[in-house]
Formats: sequence, C-alpha cells, structure tokens
Amino acid sequence: MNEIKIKVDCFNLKYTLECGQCFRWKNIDNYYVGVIKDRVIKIRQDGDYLYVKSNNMDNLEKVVKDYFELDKDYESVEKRIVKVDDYVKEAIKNTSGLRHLNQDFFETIISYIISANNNIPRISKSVNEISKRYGDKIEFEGEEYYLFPTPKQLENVSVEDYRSCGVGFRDKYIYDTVKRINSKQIDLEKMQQMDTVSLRKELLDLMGVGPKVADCILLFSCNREEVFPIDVWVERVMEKLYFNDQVTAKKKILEYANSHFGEDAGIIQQHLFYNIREKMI
DNA sequence: TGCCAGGCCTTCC
DNA sequence: GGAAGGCATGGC
Repeated sequence: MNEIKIKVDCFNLKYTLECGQCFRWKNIDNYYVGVIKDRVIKIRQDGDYLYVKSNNMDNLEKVVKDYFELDKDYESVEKRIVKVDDYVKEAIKNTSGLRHLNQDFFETIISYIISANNNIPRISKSVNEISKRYGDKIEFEGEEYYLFPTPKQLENVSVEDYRSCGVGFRDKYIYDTVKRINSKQIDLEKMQQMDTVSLRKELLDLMGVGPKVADCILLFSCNREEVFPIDVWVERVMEKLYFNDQVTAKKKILEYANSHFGEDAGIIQQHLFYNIREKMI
C-alpha cells in the first residue's frame, strides 16, 4: 500500500494550504502536491482523515504531523479564542481547522523576503523558479519536482541570477542573506533556538526583512504564535473591526492585538486574514 | 494608461 | 525616530 491514512481533529487541509502562508503547494485533481523537507507529498483530506502518498514512505506520518502541527490540540485552542470577542468568533466559525504550518526556516526567510510589495502568484512563481534552477530534482509518479535549494546550493548564484528568477528589486536582499549564512555570519540552527524577542531582532537585521516579514517567518516556520504580522489586509480588517473604520498607525494596532489577543495573536491573525480575504477576493 | 500587490530601504528632516 | 519617495514586474 503506497498511501498512509492519518486521523485528524479540528483540521482543514484546504484552509491551511490556501490561506497564503505557503507558496508552493498545488491543487491537482483532489490532491494537494508539494514538498516537505526532502520528499514530494501528495495529500488529500476526506472528513477526519488525511491520505498521504510520497516518493519516500519512511517515517512519513511523523514528517506530515510535524509540518501540519497535527499533534497540537487545536480544538481547545479554538474553544479558547472564540471567547475573545464576537469578531473572532465569527472568523473562527468560517475558517475552523486553519492552522499555521511548521515550514522550513530558510525557505520561509527567502520566500517572505520575496513577498514584500508583491502578489501571491508572482511570489509562487519566483520561489518555484529558484527551486527549479538550484534545488534537487525528485521524480514521483512520472512528474518532476524540485526541493527548495539549500544555502550551499545557492553559494555561487549572483544578484543577476536572482533577478532573472523574477524577484525584482529583492535580488540583492536574497543575495546578501544567502551570503551571510554561507559565511557563517549568522547561524540558522542557533537562531531557531532563541527566544522570540532575540530571534526577531536577528531577523530584522537581514536585508529585506522588516517587521511584517520577520513576524511571518516567526509564525509560519518557528511556531511563535504570539506574533502578529500586520500587512495591508490585517490593517484593513483591524481598522474596520476595532478602530471604527479609521486609519490607524500600525504601532497602535499592534498594541491592541497584543493586549486583546495575547499569546494567541498569531493564530487569531490567520483566521481574521483568511476570513476577510475570502470575502473580498 | 495608471494603479496595485501580504513592505522595506534610503534619504531627509 | 518619523515621514516621504523609490523600487521590479506582471495583472487588471
């Protein structure tokens, strides 16, 4: 049997993969196809079960559980946050089962550097192009897939090379970040062990990483659920719901989110974001 | 054609 | 330390 079955509670695969936190999953037939670590994954959900296929079946259940945070008791989290207020309650009602992922740190850093002042289709295109050119190729069920490259694999890639992948003015930011990693100016392994405040500071030191990008990296690849990334959508929805539709400084929005949402701010942000985007797009 | 896209950097005050 | 302006590129 070339497929495993995993029981899930309070999990929605579609919401989780389509809410905009990841850029490389494709919906083909009734499967989502993507890459986790060093393997290709084909995954679909039917009710309370996930069905997963891969070119590498070793330890597949653990790999999938780690990536989708399946061992976390999300039902109690949702039960807790619906009590915050009626707006959050409404958002949860529409997006229940949406989880933040545990994505690769390096890939997430580069992907979110590319995300600045960009749109999701073009971000995906650029990340896929970089993978195709510099990442390892894997064949599965007659198709070719590419892993996101390691820093080492990008060692000799030039600013111009990145530019030709469609990343625009962010070419030099990616180049600089990769160079700092390969020259051991920064250590990705150590960074991930840091407390959130120190880690955030380290990330902000990277070219092309500002407050929003840093918070996305923290939330989508480091499990820091207390951070609250504020992009234009979150800004809009927060102003609409909590600031009487008035233009409000991000600093003020952040203060409100921290005090009002507390340790669950990041999770609530995802539900508010996806809920409003689904309605407006 | 002009504006926008899940911001950030640089310059200037 | 806060406010403007510029920025690659594709889609509408």
